[in-house]
Amino acid sequence: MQYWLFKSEPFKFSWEMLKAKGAAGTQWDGVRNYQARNNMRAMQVGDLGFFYHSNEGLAVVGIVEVCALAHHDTTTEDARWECVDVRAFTDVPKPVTLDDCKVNPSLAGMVLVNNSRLSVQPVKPEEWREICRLGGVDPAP
DNA sequence: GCCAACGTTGGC
DNA sequence: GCCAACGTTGGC
Repeated sequence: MQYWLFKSEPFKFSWEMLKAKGAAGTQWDGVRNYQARNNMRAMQVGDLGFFYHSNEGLAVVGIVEVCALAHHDTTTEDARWECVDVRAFTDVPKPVTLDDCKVNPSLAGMVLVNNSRLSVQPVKPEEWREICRLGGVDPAP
């Protein structure tokens, strides 16, 4: 079981929109970056990830579950690009902001803080637990 | 809206 | 294989 973080601009695809997709979830399409794609290739069904609102909000607002392994991204003809499917897993009752991560010594090393342009990134177990704690979520399964 | 940081492209 | 030019992302 590994942990991840998915970024999305809320006016393009928000947490509310993912929740509206229900248990079937949706493909995390549109990623055109090799590092981000490779992270998705490494994902297993059942892996959990934070859902982060970029540009507006700048906070972790939800937790998603990977529900399908990486497969071709149907929004492009280009066979290089793949994506996983994700579905909403649970809300983060108290959204954890980018500022919260920056000022917290145990989170200051996060990819989110140090490589702001990577849209799908790994999260360390200790970072996962800390953000769950701050967000008021049971770090769970 | 600006701009820094980063990734990609393409000429050589 | 290098690197300048360009495009995109995302915080501010």
